Amino acid sequence: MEKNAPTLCSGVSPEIMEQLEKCSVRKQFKKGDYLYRNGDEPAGIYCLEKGLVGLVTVSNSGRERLVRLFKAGQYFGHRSLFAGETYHANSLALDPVECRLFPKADVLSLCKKYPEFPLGIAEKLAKELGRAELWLGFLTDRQVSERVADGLLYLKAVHPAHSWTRREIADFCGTTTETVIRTLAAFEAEGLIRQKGRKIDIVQREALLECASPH
Amino acid sequence: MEKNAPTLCSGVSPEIMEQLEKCSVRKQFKKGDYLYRNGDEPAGIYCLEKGLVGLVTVSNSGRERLVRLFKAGQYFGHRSLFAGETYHANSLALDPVECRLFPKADVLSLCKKYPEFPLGIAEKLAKELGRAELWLGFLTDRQVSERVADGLLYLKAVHPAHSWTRREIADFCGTTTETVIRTLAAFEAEGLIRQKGRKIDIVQREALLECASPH
DNA sequence: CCCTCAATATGACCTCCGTCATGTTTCTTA
DNA sequence: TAAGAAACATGACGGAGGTCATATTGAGGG
Repeated sequence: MEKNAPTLCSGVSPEIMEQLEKCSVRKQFKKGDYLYRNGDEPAGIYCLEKGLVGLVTVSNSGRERLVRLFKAGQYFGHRSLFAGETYHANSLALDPVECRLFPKADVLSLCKKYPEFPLGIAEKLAKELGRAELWLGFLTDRQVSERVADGLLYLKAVHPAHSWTRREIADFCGTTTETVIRTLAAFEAEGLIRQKGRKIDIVQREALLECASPH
Repeated sequence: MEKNAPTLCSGVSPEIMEQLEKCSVRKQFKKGDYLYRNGDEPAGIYCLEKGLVGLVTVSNSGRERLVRLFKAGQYFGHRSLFAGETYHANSLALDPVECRLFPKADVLSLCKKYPEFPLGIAEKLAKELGRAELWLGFLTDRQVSERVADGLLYLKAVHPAHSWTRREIADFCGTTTETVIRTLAAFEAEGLIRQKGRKIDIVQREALLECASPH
């Protein structure tokens, strides 16, 4: 498998990709930059080649929630485009980002030509919806400590190289920075993880999993 | 506009609908019946002609969460089909249900023929994903009373005729029956709603809205 | 190598709301 | 219409976790 070969989705043939390549625009963002913001008109589909992007909703109380993540090889910005809505969240570079933008007009015209393209988009959206709805139930059912255990495992799995801050973990798990800090301290006391400086190492993966989904 | 004319989605022409009609199977369910269950293989796409269907996730602690709703004229069961996954939730008849089932094989073959079909599916999935992710943030940000205010307005808007139980409201808002009962009692004391028997009437919609999204 | 600022850490406090127990009302159906 | 089962209601209790205040640590820039 070729490194960083940009693939939009399973249903998209190399032929389509080739056509898209031609009209794509390269973009770069520093860590902390926004690729787009809540309310903006969708520009097209982004394909992430390097880095890490987080989709962040902001409530009217100002609290931020990390609702979706994209790593190298994945694409994003497709939801708003296909919903025919403006962006419903901010797109934040959690690490330095290099990506391509496939302009809206080109994406839509390709949709008409290749039926397997929207089919692939539908597949991705369907999987994301399933994940969101399962997590939605988890958020209100489980204690914060269980959510942090589960969230930590997930975040580490998505991007092991990223240095996840307590704030990011809190925003993902639907809690506060302080509570994450206390929870991690408890995990460390039990020997489940180890913290040195800002780094978090998972020591007992199995025990942490058990902590995330007790019977 | 014709009453109850089954429309799969905006992008689906009458021509496609006609083809689907031919291979559809009529089904009926009593209130409380499950149309399908978590883990089942997707059978096709359901089109709801009468009644109300709730999508219910069950956590391993046994708690139920109402994650999506379908009323007459809407279709469902599409997520699992297009994700290529088994159902991730139970499909529950909240009222007596009459529906059609468009078998999987026919749906998929139509997808290949009509590119605008998967495009319409993608649009619906994208909108549902947006709603889910916004609600996800709301669930962890806001007090239960705000969620109940918001949830009550939403549920009433989706299906005013349905007699929403305190349990259903709780499952939707991510809380317990007792807390919903107490919250509704408080709303009634403030004159925002009126309860007679099991019926809930919204008296001051604006005030309730303000209660749902305070500044 | 400082200097600065964000990230991490810890304590005190308090309230929201989940849990359990118990009782009442309302609907259904036999 | 009586009976049984849901749904609704209310009280008491306690703990999880949010908030605020205040250090301390560590990372990156000049």
